[in-house]
Amino acid sequence: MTTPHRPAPSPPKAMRRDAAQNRERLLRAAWEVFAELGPDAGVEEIASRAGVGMGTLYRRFPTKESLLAALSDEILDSVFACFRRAAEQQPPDRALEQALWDTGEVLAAHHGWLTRLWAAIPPEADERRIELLARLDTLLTRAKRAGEVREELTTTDVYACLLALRVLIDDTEGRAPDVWRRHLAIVLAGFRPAAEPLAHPPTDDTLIRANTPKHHTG
Amino acid sequence: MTTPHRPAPSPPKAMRRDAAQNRERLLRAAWEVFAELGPDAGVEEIASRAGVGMGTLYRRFPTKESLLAALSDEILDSVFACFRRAAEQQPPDRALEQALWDTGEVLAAHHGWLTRLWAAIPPEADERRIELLARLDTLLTRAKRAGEVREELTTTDVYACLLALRVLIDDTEGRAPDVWRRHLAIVLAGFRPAAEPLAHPPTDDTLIRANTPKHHTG
DNA sequence: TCGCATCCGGAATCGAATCTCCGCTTATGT
DNA sequence: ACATAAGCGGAGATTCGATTCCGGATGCGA
Repeated sequence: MTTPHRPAPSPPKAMRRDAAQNRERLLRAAWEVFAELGPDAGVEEIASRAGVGMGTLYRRFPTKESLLAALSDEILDSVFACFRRAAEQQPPDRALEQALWDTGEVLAAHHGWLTRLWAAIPPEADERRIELLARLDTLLTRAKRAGEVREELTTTDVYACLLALRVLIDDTEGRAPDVWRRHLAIVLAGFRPAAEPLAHPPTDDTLIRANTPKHHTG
Repeated sequence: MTTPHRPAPSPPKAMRRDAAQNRERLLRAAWEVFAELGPDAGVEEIASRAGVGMGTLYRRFPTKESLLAALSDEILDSVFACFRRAAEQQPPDRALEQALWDTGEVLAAHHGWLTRLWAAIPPEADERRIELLARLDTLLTRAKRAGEVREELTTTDVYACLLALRVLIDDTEGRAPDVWRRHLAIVLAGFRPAAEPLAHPPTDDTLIRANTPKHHTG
């Protein structure tokens, strides 16, 4: 309960200088290695690239997962920074849009293993997810108040947009760097108030079931 | 080159009856097990659930991956069926939309391991990807001709929409089954012709770089 | 029914990746 | 400079799941 959730850079009792340095080196190496070899790269490569032994790696990060978690934490910091900056520096009617574009750019720097990185956010980090949603909510509310987006939009809709961006960036940035940008542009167009309400899914699903592969427990 | 790409249900020389039956059982069990335990379920579970030994499994599907590939192949069949049906049974102005909704429903039947399933589509199946794009293109062209969607839309935009649906369905269906439906509704709204052109991403990226985690090879 | 090519079961093998252990080294405070 | 707690390296134990192997069973054509 009272356990600090993430190994902060300066926890209760200071680390020895070399230990702190090695921690830094490991994180740097991890970014590098994962970016280069993908999320399935072995920890050994990271240790050697950081110039330290396995023992050191495992003393700083008790599991590979916790290493990933430390990285995803830094990403979250960046994303939060985007939101904060957009909220502070943009007029209320532009802030949401700007925040989404910026977030896209931040994520784009890590395409190829974003999904894995995201998955490493530990469940204990719920507070951060909640904070994320809260910030999205603020931005959304302001945009609504400014009449820039439809009233029916929910925070979840915006969050879903982020999830969509995540994959598109992960899968296509590099090969086709404008795919996610176009998708975001389209979604933003869909966000805007318009004469026509959002479409409903067709409810005629008898046809649909007929289409599901036969080997499947309904 | 001339190698048949996927192990068809009725290949050149017929299998012994029991062999064919076991193949079927294995596929059925695989659907079940993956749906239940997720894509990391061991092959042993599949064999035992199918009531056959490991030897049998590996004679029919030389690798775990090829088993996954057979499943993803069936999904692709379902998706194609959606497209065909939409093209045949809907007026040209509605076909694209209907195809996307139906595809969503088909994918929704496999939430939780869709991404993994998708990843198993072997690179040799390029033809099928191409066919997929071709069909999307046809639907899109018709929709444009009917004035239902913006002229600027590309086939890639629609494909991106499918990729987005895939994650949303995979991640949220079950917990929040309307997330992907709302996203699709929003995207479809964004597809429609409108007075305002699609937004451009802001080009001021100096701010953005300042926001990237420091450990990172620019 | 007989012969045999094909197929079956499942224990043993292989391989890869994580994580542990322990004797040696080094930063730090006095 | 010394004592000591903290940190280090890296070989190898451990684990876990995919794949192979082969003696025995079985469908099928003659």
